[in-house]
Amino acid sequence: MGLTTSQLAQAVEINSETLRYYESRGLLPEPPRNASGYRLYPVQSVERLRFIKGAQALGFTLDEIKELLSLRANDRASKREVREQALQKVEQIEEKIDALETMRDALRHLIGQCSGDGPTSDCPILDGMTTHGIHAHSSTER
Amino acid sequence: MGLTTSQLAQAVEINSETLRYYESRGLLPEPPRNASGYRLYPVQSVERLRFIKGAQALGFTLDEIKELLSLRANDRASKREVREQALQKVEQIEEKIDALETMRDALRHLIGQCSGDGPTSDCPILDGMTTHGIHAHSSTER
DNA sequence: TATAACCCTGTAGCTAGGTACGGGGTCAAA
DNA sequence: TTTGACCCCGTACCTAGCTACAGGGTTATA
Repeated sequence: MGLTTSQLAQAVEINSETLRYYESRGLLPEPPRNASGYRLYPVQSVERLRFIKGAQALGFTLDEIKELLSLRANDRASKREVREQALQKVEQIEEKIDALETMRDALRHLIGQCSGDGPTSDCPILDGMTTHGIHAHSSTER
Repeated sequence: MGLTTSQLAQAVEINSETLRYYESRGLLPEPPRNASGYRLYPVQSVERLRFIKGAQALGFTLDEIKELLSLRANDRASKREVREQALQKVEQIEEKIDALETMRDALRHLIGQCSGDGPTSDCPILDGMTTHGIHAHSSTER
């Protein structure tokens, strides 16, 4: 009893090759096989894959998801550890947002200087590229 | 006369292999060679590479930068075309920002429900992963 | 029984933007 | 003349996360 590769793949709307890939990455445990060597996944795999997809949607990488899955499976693990991971992820996301906002603002600034017509020989946007360097953020260091 | 590969690479703080890579990608024109087949870049290459770096910092891909470079070189091209590209890039960036903010907010929401201590068996963050689906902005759906 | 629709494996390819390596040629100084 | 620092080329490798393919076995149905 259990789901075949294609059944599971369909159930969670994922490519069946991806299931094998997750198995090789250690995200999905090796499922039992039938007499012909076909994988037969337990129904819990559906939930596990939903977890993976959900965590991905929240920005976690597959390696991080592996971590989360093991925290979930480990009954000596604390909620605090999960919380830590989540907080760290929020920070990473905010760094990305900041970087993107800096880009956007710099672009907007250049666009604002563009008269909008005429040849590109004196285009403030193109000129801005070379002089740019993106000097906006200088406060954050590492 | 001209800069050797390593001189140019040093001048713009870029790996010299990257110069070859840009050449193969069509971002850098093939430079003249000396008798031994060594590349000798004209000084303008420095400015061109600064342009590339600047455009990258503003979020443009190498293919887009190639486009921008040809707009710059084409004296029949209009500032409007550049402006269009820039506006489109701003839009793309904002889409990314929105997606990241959605992630961040969802994560924060889950973190806010976490008591912070105890085993992970009833962790709202972990539980949130599976039920998530990342419901964009509205609260009730699916 | 034939044929489609599955299943298996290992490996290669994709995106994006590089970086590294191996094997070989060139050139200037000590 | 022998280092050592360059230069050349083609190709492989890297991150991340898949996706596809070739070549073979199995199962369900007509």
